[in-house]
Amino acid sequence: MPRPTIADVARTAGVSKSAVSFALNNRPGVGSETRDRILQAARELGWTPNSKARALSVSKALAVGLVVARSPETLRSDPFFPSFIAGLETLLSDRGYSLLLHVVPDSAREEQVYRRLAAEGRADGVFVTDLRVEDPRPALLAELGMPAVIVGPALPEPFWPAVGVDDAPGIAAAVQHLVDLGHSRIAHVSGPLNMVHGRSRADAWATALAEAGFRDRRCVETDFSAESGVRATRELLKSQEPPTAIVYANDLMAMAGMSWAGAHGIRIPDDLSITGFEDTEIAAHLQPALTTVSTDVVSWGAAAATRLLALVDGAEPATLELPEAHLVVRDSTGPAPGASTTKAPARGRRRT
Amino acid sequence: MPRPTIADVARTAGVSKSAVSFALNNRPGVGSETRDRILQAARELGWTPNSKARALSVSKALAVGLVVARSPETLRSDPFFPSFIAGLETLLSDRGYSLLLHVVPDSAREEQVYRRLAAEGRADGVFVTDLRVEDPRPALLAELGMPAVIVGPALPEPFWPAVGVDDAPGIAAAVQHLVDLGHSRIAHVSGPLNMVHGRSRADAWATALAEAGFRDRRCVETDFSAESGVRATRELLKSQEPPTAIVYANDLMAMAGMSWAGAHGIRIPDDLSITGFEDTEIAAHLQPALTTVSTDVVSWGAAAATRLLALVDGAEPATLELPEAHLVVRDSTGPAPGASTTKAPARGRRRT
DNA sequence: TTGTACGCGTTATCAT
DNA sequence: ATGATAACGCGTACAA
Repeated sequence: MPRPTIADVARTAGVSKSAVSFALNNRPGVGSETRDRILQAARELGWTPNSKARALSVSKALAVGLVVARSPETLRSDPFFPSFIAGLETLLSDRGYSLLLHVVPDSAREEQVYRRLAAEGRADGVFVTDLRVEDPRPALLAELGMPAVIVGPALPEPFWPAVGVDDAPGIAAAVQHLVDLGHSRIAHVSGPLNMVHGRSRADAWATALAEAGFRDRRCVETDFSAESGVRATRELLKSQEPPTAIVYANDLMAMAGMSWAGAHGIRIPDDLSITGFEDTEIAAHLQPALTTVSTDVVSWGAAAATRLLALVDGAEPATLELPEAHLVVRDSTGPAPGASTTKAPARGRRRT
Repeated sequence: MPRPTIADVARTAGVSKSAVSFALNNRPGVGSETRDRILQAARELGWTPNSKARALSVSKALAVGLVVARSPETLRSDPFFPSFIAGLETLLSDRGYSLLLHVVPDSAREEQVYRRLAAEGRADGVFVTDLRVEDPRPALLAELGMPAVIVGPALPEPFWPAVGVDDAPGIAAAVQHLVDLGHSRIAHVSGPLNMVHGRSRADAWATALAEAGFRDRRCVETDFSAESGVRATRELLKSQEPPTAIVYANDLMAMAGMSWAGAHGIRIPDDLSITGFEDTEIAAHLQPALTTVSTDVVSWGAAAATRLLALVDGAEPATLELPEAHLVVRDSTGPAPGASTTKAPARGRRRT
């Protein structure tokens, strides 16, 4: 038995197709008695809209796309996407939208996928993540006429609508926390500086140090991987006057760095303080538990979905309030070696 | 300028719509010269099939669904999905299929989503993950007439087509490795035993121990989270005659357990050997580096996609060969305390 | 409220 | 065999 169509509903209710359509979409043009009869018939027959027909008719795909250009290995260790997608979900499903997810290995394929989504009319809009500093995608999507929401820290030029938790306050709080603990040589292990979220964290670190009046600003750039985190840590700690604190751009590298340091007789936090970024599940269960920056990725996803759906509707994108990144102080940070300071750690931060 | 349709192509080529359709689908019924003319016209106009129209007309969604029922927190720390999805991707995109991803918080919503995908005709088939021991989903999907591929370890009753890397050989190798190192009290920290992949690993561990002739089989069940891993570790190590080795059902718990042990003066691997499961990126960079079981999740995804597309086509599902789970020996396993054995660690395993 | 054209690719029918 | 005509899938929108 094939799925009932509105024609079936119309027949059983004894009205026309169009009356059914109006009734089902709660639009004026049908009397309330007939409307009831129609809804009744629809319920009896178990009618559900056929999304294929609907999509063709309204010229919308009723789906939005998320294209992720990363190698499986890089993706594996990044806890961002699952949470982010969970955040998208409620908004999308309430609106009858689906998420098309494409995982591609490189940015050449990425472009192909965007072009295909546009050409085949499969998506009404897309999310853009992992924005690079001079990224061709905004222009490409503009050319394709595809509504897009950039997911990430706010861009310097708010030409394109970017939705993201602002990393800066979290990093600033981490640096301030370390300063309060008496540290003065606070290095940074950054992500790729050609990616907006790598750059944004590095900038926040540099700014915070500058404001604290420190000149020693050593930053080692990595690709966010555990291995590069280890390399950076080794490089920093083997230098002359090694830092007494390292601010890492993600938890993975912080963890890897912490392990390396531990294996080389460097005690944490006695000899070296460490902060991460992300607050992954394991962070609280490490030894010592990792002080890190936490962002609410789920509500971030919800905000991104809200914005994209507004764009798709052609509505005014409302300003979105996102919870800021905040510092979670645990045990991997402590007083600077030799510092007598026992000033209380940063004000009002939670300890989880 | 709206996208060109086959009507436009037909006009410029001076033929009928149907001729165009035949030509574009490489089907007989058009002369080779006309065919060339048509293809030429299509190319010039930059014609691309409109997936909405195509979907309606062939009564296929040209999309398959993946519904994941997990809390964002659980999902965050699981590296499985991103890699798995990357594995699906190539197969799907080559066939012009998209992946619809839905992340829902609980299994009630999960059922709703499946029903909606079916009722609205949004998906031609679905992947089912995290199968529970008495899972209602196979029956539900059968009722809905929705082709489905179960993703996970092979089921005892191969009634439903399950595609998955077999966990057992990996766990068996881990146990054997520990036995070779002289351990006799080898405990297991398992995942939920009502989930097929939790159960399957626990069974493999029990079987391997039984084959080795050991009676001491302590297993603590967890929910795969870091916190429950710590709890289980504490419980095991505080018992009388604590185990000298623990086989964890995932890396996250192994890591958490390792941290807890380290913080309580238990040296790894001198006092306690530990193995994980998954080979997450950080595993190799821990201190000591984690001995774990690695599975090729990407090719697993490819296999699942192959099977589902075959089902959607109504084709015979071919038997799929998947690489087995294998042990990666690192530094978190060593000779049992007091054991003189210096037998070489398991044969032919790679050391990464 | 109803009839009907429309969106767009596919396919069955029919004429050449 | 080749190719044109028309109907189909299903919900929406506009004229009547």
